[in-house]
Parts: sequence; C-alpha cells; structure tokens
Amino acid sequence: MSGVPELLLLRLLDQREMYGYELVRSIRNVTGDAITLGEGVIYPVLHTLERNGALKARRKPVGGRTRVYYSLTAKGRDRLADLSGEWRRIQDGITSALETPVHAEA
Amino acid sequence: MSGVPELLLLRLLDQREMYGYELVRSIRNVTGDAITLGEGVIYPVLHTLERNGALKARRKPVGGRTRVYYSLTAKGRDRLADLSGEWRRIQDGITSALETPVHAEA
DNA sequence: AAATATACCTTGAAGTACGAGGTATCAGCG
DNA sequence: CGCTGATACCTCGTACTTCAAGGTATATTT
Repeated sequence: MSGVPELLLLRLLDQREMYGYELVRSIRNVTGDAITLGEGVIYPVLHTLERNGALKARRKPVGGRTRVYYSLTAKGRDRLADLSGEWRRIQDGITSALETPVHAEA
Repeated sequence: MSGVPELLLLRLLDQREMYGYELVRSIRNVTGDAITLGEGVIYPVLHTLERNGALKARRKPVGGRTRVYYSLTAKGRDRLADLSGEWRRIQDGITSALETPVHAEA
C-alpha cells in the first residue's frame, strides 16, 4: 500500500544524481525530519530499482572510497509519474475521510 | 509505516458505531474509491483494536443474522489523535519533498 | 591510537496487507 | 423448490514492505 521510500528516492534522483549515503541524509532534510529512512531501507530499494531498469548506477571513486551514483532512466521517470499519481489519490482519499463531518454517508 | 487501515477505521467509528461489513463499503465511499480494503484486512484489524481496548464490540441480531457493532473507547480516541497527527506529519513531509523545486538542498 | 564520519552492503525478523476461501442466513427469481 | 446474489461473519497462508542490527573498509579528527 505504501511505497513511500521508492517514491522519495525517485523524486530526489529526478532532480540530480546522488549516492546512497547522501540520499539517507537528503530524505531527512527534504521531509523536514518527518521521515527518516535508514540504510537498511535505502540500499535494497536502490538495488531493486536498478534491477528493474528504473535507475542506472555509475561508480565513482572519491578520495579513497567509492561512491555509487544513481540517476533516473526513462522507465524511472514513468514510474515516478505513476507513484506520484497514486500517492495523490491516496492522500486525497484519506484527507476527505478525515475531513468528512460527522454524519455524511453516501 | 502505513497504518492507513487502522486510521480509517478509527476515524469512521469516531463518528458512529458501525459493523464490519458496513465499514468495508463505507471506506470505499468516504475515500471516493481511492482506497478499497477487503474483509481480509478489516476484520483482523477490528479484532486487534478490540483486544487493545481501543474499540468495544456489541452484538446485535438483525433479521436472522448477527451484526457486531464497534465503537470507540477513550483509548481509541487517543489512538486516533496520535495516528492523525502522525499521518499529517508524513503527508506534509512527502508533499514538501514532492514540491521542492530542482536544486534545493539543506 | 581511538573515535567519528563516510560509504558500501546483507541478513533475519517484524509488521502490514491481501486474496482466497469457508460458514450461514435471507431475499428474489424462475 | 432450487438457485443465485446479497448480507454478514470469520481465518489462513502468503506476500510485501520496512526495519534494526550488524559487517567491511577508508578517511578524518582528536
């Protein structure tokens, strides 16, 4: 039902390529600390998205470490559009449920 | 992360007491078909909430069948307040992430 | 030399959600 | 009368998602 981690990753990577460790911090920042996703969530999702062809990876040595930068493919942009729409639908549905005044039943 | 079914049930039962089968249809209505939760989701959640003391049940024979009406306890109202707040936090976080213009990184 | 930060990763468990099925009653139709 | 469809309850097994905890290795700071 949720797919929130996937949505956030796709959204951030649609703006610019980033690496996993960076994405962990970025999600905290961009959601105003409302959502914190650990590395145990981020890395597996990145790998799955890459396998699906939604992301492409590029290894880049920086200092003595290696960073793996991810960016969106066309497929990834499609997926992002789908998930965004889906999210909006769910959000509107729940908002309307929460706001429906007492006694209003179709 | 999600807890959406629980939130919707608590919200509906805060308005008036309802029975399981009715809640299934009600959730479809109140969310404008955005969210459909089957009986396989609803009944287990109702039972769990009752066990937790968030709901109380009342069996009521209607025609030849028996309906189980649920209503909120004080604990259930607390839980509803918590989940509503949590939902708002997540919603705002994701909205801000989705709306952040390209290049805006704290 | 030790601790902290960076950067990658996996594993096992817990939590959530769902579809498919099962029981039984009642109303309507042919 | 038998059949179908709606009402109304329920559970089971499975799948999906998410997470915390741990593991490796290098660079930087103390």
